[in-house]
Order: sequence, then C-alpha cells, then structure tokens
Amino acid sequence: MPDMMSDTILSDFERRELVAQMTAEQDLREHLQSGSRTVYSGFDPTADSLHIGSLVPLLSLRRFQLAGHKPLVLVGGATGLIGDPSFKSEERQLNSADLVATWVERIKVQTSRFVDFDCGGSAAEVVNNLDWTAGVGVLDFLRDVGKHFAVNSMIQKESVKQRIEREGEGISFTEFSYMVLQSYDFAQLYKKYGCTMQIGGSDQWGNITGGIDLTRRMHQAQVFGLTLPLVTKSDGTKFGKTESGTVWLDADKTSPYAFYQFWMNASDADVYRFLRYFTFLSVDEIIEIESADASSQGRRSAQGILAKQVTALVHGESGVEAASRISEALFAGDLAGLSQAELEQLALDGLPCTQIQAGSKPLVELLVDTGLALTPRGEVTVGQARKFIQSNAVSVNGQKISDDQALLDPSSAYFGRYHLIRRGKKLFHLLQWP
RNA sequence: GGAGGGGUUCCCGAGUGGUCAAAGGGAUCAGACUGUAAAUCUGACGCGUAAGCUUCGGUGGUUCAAAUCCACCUCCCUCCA
Repeated sequence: MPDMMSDTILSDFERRELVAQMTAEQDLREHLQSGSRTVYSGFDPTADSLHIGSLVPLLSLRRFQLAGHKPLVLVGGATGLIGDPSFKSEERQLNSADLVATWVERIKVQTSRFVDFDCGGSAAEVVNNLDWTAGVGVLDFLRDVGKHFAVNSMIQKESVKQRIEREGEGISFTEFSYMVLQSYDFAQLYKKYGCTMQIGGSDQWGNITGGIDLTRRMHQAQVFGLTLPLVTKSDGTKFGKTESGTVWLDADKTSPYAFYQFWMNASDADVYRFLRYFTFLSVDEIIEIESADASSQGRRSAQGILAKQVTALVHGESGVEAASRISEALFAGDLAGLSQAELEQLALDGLPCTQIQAGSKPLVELLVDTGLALTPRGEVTVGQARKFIQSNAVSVNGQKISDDQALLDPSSAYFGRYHLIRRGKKLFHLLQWP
C-alpha cells in the first residue's frame, strides 16, 4: 500500500539527487513515514505556459503522490500579480490582472496532467491563492499577517540580498512583499487542507522557510520544506533553452517533436542525471542503462529513453509516436523512401512546415521565409542564407546544395509537392507546393 | 561639494587622427570528425551579391579624414570632504 512506500520517498529523492535543502530532516522523515501527508508546490503564471523548468517540482509532486501523499498544485493567481523577486536581478514589469487570469486558467489545465485527481485519499487538487487573498483587506493583512514578519530578517534573505545591496537596482515594496504572500499561502493551506509540506526550486528556500515560520506563529504548527536542485548542464549553459528559445510544455508553443529533440540532444554528461530528475524510472533501472551504455560502442541509448519518457509525460503516447516518427524519418531513415502519406503526416506531427506559392523560388529566399537563415544574433537575413549555402550547411531532399543561386520548383519536389530542407545537422523544414 | 578614472560591436576587452567594421578572448552559428553527445580542428560572426551603407554613451564642432581632437550633456566607478 502507498503508506508502506512513504518511508522510501525521501531516500528515493536523495538517490535521484533531487534534494537541495530540507528543513528538520529527522522530523520530516518521521512525519512522512507516519502517515499520508499533504504536499504543495506553487506555480506562478508568468506566461501563457509553463516551461520545462517547472517539470522538476511538478514531477516531484507526482512522486509524493505515488508514495501515498496528497499533492496540491497551487497556481499563483495572486502571487503572479506581484512577481517573485527571488534571485532576479531586476524589478519586473507587472502584468494586467486580466492577462494573469487567463494564464492561470491555462496553467491549471497544464499542471493537471501530472497528478492524479481520482485516487481516493491522496487525490490531487488544484488551488489558486487568489481565492484566499483577493478578499483580505489591507489593514487586516498588515495587522494579522504582516505583524509576524521582521523586516530585519526579510532583508537578510539571500534571495533578495543582491537587489537590496547592489547599487542602481533596488526592489519595490511590491516585490519585497512577495515573500509575505507566499508565506501566507502556506499558512492558509495548512489551515484549510492540513498541508504540512512545501516543495519548490532551490531559489524558493527563502519563501518556503518564511511560510514555515508564519505557520508556526499563526497556527502553532510544525510544517516542512524541501527544495529541489537547480537543473544545470555540464557545459555551463542555461538549461531549457534551444536555438529557437525556451522549451515550453504547451504543444502549441513547442511541438512534441521539438520537445522530443530537446531531450535527444542531452549530452552524455547530463543524460543520466536528467533521467533521475525527469522520469519515473527507478534509480536501479537508470544505473543499469548507464552501465549498459558504458560497455557498448556508439550512440548511447539514454537520450532516446529520456526523450520518450519525458515526451510521454508531457504530450502523451500520441506525442511520443508523432515525435519519434519524425525523428526516425529525418535522422535515421531514408528521405526518398517516405511515402506521400508519410510526408503529410510529418507536417501534422509538428515538423515546421511552410506553404509555397506556385512557380519557382530562389533557395536563398526560401531559407529566409522559413526562418532557417537565422544568424547567431537571432536575425533572419539573406546574407546568412547565402553563408549557410556556401558553407555546405543546406540540403534539399537529402541533396547538399552549394550553389547560392539555386532555384527550387515543384519539378524537383517529392510527389511534385514536398521539399524537405535541412539546415545544419538538426534543423528541418518542410515546404509544400500547391 | 572637490579630485581623478571611465562608457567600444551579444559579453569581456584592445584601440588615442587615416592602413578601423575596429586586435584578442568568450559566447553563438556552420563545416570536418563522430553517435542528433563531448573534445578537437577549420570557417563565419553590423547590413548588403556588390558598389556601398550604418556602428564605438548623446549632441554639436574642428579636419580632406575622427572610436580617436574640442565643447556641452548624460551615466558609471574610485578617492577626498
């Protein structure tokens, strides 16, 4: 039964290297072992979708649920209006209340696929902190909640220190009060749901401990916190970005194919750690994969497993199928062997695709139209298109093109309709003639 | 308030009248090698096919010619009060 498993949840987190910090370790261990607990993690609406940075806490909630605890997904309808200053180097622009409200709805839907809402006592719930903050009067808030916070200790928090100390930056009262709001969430969730644990990224440590203190003061209760590590890459670059930007969880913003490819491209030095962070494979299975890879020649199997697992979690089995179908065709298969139906399927599966007017068109222009002629500084220019062609980076339907004067017309297309342009090693674009 | 130093292309950082679209490094992108990995090597790296055009905090000036000289403005740093 789930409760039997809960004594291993913390050690599983440890083996996965998923623990950055935790409060009162002994007490927490005992607390989790002695019953089904309610655990929450918050997600602020700062865009119309979450990105893969939110995946670690989201999956961690699921891990707790699998261990028999009840997850609460908190969507920050209130905190999203304020803006978390933690480790942010500058004050951020406020978003309108209407906009944040629409984002809240989308993020509610998005987070919902990661936890189970129908499993009895440990069924998940989605909550919105706007529900318990919107109606609170300023004076009541200042008297009942604010009184428990010492500004002296708030300004000591590492998360806001640089903003306070660094010249020319500063922090508004609005952002400074963020911590109070998030702390109030924890206290409220304790009261309403008996929630006794909060998890979050390691940047949330200050906010989480704030909530623990407030809950003790307001409700004389001991609650706990655990932070998850910041996901890093071995080469020091920022995790979660690709040439074309942020990797979103929303299929309309990052296609399942692009999402799948992101994980396929994980470096060997990172991939086993990512398997621990982002999949539900047991640590033993992961170790097995690692040792099998180590003793075999050629490509590691880990990237493929990672891509399939994570894509399945975020986009479902159909997403995995579509993404791996495209990937197979483009990277392993024989382009000329694709049937017309398969080519059409590629477009449906999320391979970037552009409709072309009848007639013929210079390849250079097509590279610009499709956005493939992207310069290192993020612009699309004709000159860059030429450079790519001249440096042997462009192929059409599997043929390298080195003539920057080349024209394309339907006569050379597959089935008179399709050109598959490849720029560089990994970027593909499908052209469709009428 | 006084004294001095400084703002250069994505970042760091050279450059003090023409040979400067601007050294070098980093980042980024491409090519080669590989395994859609890493490392390494090669190339590109303001825009333009080119002629040429637009850049060196801002504005105005000196000059055949300025990132480089002058004036004013602005922002930053250090030291002294």
